[in-house]
Amino acid sequence: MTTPTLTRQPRTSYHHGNLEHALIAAATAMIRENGVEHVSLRAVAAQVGVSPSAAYHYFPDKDALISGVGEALFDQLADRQEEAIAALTSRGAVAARARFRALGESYFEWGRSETNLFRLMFGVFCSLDPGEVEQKRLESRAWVILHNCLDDLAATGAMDPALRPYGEILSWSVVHGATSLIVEGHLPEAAFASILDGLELSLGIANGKANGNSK
Amino acid sequence: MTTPTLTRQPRTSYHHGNLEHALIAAATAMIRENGVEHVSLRAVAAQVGVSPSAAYHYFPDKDALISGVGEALFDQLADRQEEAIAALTSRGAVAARARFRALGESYFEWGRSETNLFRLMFGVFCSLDPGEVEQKRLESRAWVILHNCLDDLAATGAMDPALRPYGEILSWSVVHGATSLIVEGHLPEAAFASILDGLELSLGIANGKANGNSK
DNA sequence: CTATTATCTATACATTGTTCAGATACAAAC
DNA sequence: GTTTGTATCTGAACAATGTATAGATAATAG
Repeated sequence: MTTPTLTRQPRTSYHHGNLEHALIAAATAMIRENGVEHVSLRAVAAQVGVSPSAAYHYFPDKDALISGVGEALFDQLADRQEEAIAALTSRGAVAARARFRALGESYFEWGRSETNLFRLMFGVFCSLDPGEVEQKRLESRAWVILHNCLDDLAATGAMDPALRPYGEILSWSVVHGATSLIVEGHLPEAAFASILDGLELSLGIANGKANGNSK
Repeated sequence: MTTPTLTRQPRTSYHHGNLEHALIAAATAMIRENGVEHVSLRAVAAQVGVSPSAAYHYFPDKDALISGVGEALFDQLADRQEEAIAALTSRGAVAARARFRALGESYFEWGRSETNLFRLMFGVFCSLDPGEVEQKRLESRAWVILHNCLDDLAATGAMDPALRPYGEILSWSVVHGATSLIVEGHLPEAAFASILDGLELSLGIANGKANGNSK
């Protein structure tokens, strides 16, 4: 909103260099600020300093551009999760609990601070076909991170073994559902901490409020 | 897609009668079929048999029309939930468990069969301001239904009392998150039953697989 | 019957996604 | 180094969209 920028940004060379990447980067920035529904192909092209038609050399249509943005975002989210885990200092059985907590919190924090990008990732534009679900999911970095964390919890006996098979799908559903509902204003922001508490309690992970950042 | 209908539908009287309602109804039908991102104000007006400008007498802009559609949908979802509960025949302590299960399943079934409407309800267009969250939530019929069900579960001792405070937010997050992820293709459809099993188990509701539709 | 008012229409405008013929610059061949 | 070829980008055009404005129409009140 602050920068309409419908006038084309000047450019030195005729060939752009890496237009595909530049288009995705510009589109990401604009979606991040104004939401996916208020982004125009023309504005993205103008920002990059290119004619609207040029985009069609790399993407069949606008939807493809936006999908391209979405795919890259899943990696960004996984980066955040790994950073959050790397920042932890605890060791041993406590570590697994802290990691579990950190995973949920970083997921929520991503949704809270990057709401427009979060909406894009889990909206129509990034919707997967039923065929590729199983494969994509198991390949996804975020899934692997969660999976390993739950394995550690189970190995150190810090989790109800009967619930282990439900670990990934249950945790992901809780954290994603809470984030979505809060982000869209159907639950208050403060509810997230409670929900995480409840999840840990119900999985038999944390005893009481003893969680996280102790050494 | 099947019916473009950009030509205006004929009308008998000059005044439509209840144009506001008719516009919402037509918009709902078109969103239901083609998704909110492929619905045009002009097409909705044409379907009702009215000029595009006529809509601006009842809605300040297109977004307001769509928001109007969304609000009505929350009632439709609550209707489905109440129907699902009313269809149950069990009594006593078993009834509370069966009701809990039915609530989750009807929520998911709504998302699965009415995906485009589900996306609208929990998307940007129906996003609430932080101020009105608490009030709207406690007023919402779906919340009350869930709340009562959990009270019954707690009263009959069919639920871990320590988890009761987390009941609503945890259940809603799980069911909503699972529905969202499945609907957008990030989890397979078959996962929902497992997730519900896991939720019941973790809340201490069902012992093993003994759930639901027993008398 | 007349005047008032709510309701709807016609027209216009800027912006959008998309197409297509052609211009431009780089790379390889001679 | 010149020529040829090819990938890349431009320009103008099109239909469709959301929306504003001025005016037409019909229901209602006096």
